[in-house]
Amino acid sequence: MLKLTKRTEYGLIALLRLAETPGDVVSVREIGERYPVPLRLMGEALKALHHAGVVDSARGAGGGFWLAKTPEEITLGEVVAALEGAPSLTSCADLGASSKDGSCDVQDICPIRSPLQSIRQGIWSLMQATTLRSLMGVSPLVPLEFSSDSSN
Amino acid sequence: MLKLTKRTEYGLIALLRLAETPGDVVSVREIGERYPVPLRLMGEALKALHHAGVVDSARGAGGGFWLAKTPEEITLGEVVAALEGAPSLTSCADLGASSKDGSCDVQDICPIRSPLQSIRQGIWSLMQATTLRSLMGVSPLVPLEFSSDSSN
DNA sequence: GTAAATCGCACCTTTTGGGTGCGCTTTATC
DNA sequence: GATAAAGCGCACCCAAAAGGTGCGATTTAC
Repeated sequence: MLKLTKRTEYGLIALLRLAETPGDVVSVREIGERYPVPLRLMGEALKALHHAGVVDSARGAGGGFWLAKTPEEITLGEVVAALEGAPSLTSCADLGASSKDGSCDVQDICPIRSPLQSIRQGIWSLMQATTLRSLMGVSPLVPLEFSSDSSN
Repeated sequence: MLKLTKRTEYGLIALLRLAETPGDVVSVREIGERYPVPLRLMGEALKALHHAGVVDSARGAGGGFWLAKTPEEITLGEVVAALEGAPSLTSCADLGASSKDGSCDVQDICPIRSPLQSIRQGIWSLMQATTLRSLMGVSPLVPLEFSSDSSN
C-alpha cells in the first residue's frame, strides 16, 4: 500500500512541534500532552531522526529533543528515509545483479523495473523538495505545481 | 512502506504485454510463458482491471484479455487505484468527520493531515500524468520534469 | 539519592501481502 | 453433446510487516 507508516506520522508530528519552539528542549512527554500518540513510538521515531542527524537529543532529567537544523533545511525526504527507508516502489528496485536472494524472479526481462524507477524518482524528488517549513502552515500548501483534479 | 504491491506489478506487466499486440486476445497463460509470475494473481489483477474498465475480457476457450483503451489513455494512476486503492499516505486521510471508527485519535488537531494531503496529491498527480505508453519504452522515461540527484 | 528523561532489547498482537485449493461458469472445437 | 480451455468466485492458509508494550539500563538535573 502506498502510504506512510505511523512511525513516520509520529515523527512528523514531533518535528512540527519542535519547529514551534526552535532551540527549546522538548521531551516526548510534553509532545504527548498535546497529541494523544503512543509516547514510546514517538520516542523511537525521534531516536531514528537523531541517528539521521535531523534532531539532537539530551538525556537525563530535563532532557529531550530539538531540531538539529532549521525547518528550511529539513526535507520530508530525509525524514521519510530515516523513518521507513527510501521509497522503492518495486520489490526488486534495489537489487544489484543476480537473483540469488530470490526476491525477484523476473530480473532482466522485468518490463516494469526501469520505467517505474522514474516514478519512484519523481516521488522521491517531490519529498526532497518539501521542507519541514512548508509543512508548518495549517492550510494545504502545495510545494510543487501539482494541481490536477480531485477525483478521490 | 512506500511501495507498490506485487498485485500492481503483475497488473502492469500484463498491461505492457497487452499493449504489445493491440486488439489481440491474450490469455493469462500466454503472458505467464514470458514472465514467470503466479498466473492466478495476475489473473486476479486483470480481473480488477476489467472491473475498472482498463481491459476487456472474454471467457471460454480462446478467451483472454485485451486493452479497453489505448496505451495513451491508460494512466498509471487508474491502474494503481484499481489494484490497491488510491494512495492515502496517512491512515486518516479519507475520514469524514468523527473518530468513531477509532482509526485516528488525533483528528482535528492532527498537524500533519492537511499538509500531507498535498504530498499525496502530488504523487497522485504524478501517477495520473504517467500513461501506459510512457511505460512501454525500455529506457527509463521520465514523464515529468523530475531529474534531481540519485542519492540512493 | 531520587526522579526524570533518553536509550536498548525483546516480545507480542494485529493487519496486510502473497499465494493456493477447489470448484463453477462460459465458450470454442471436435 | 463431450471435451478442453479459458475466465470467474469463494474460502483458506502462510509469512511478513506494522503497531504496540514490558522491562530494564543509562544518563543527568535537582
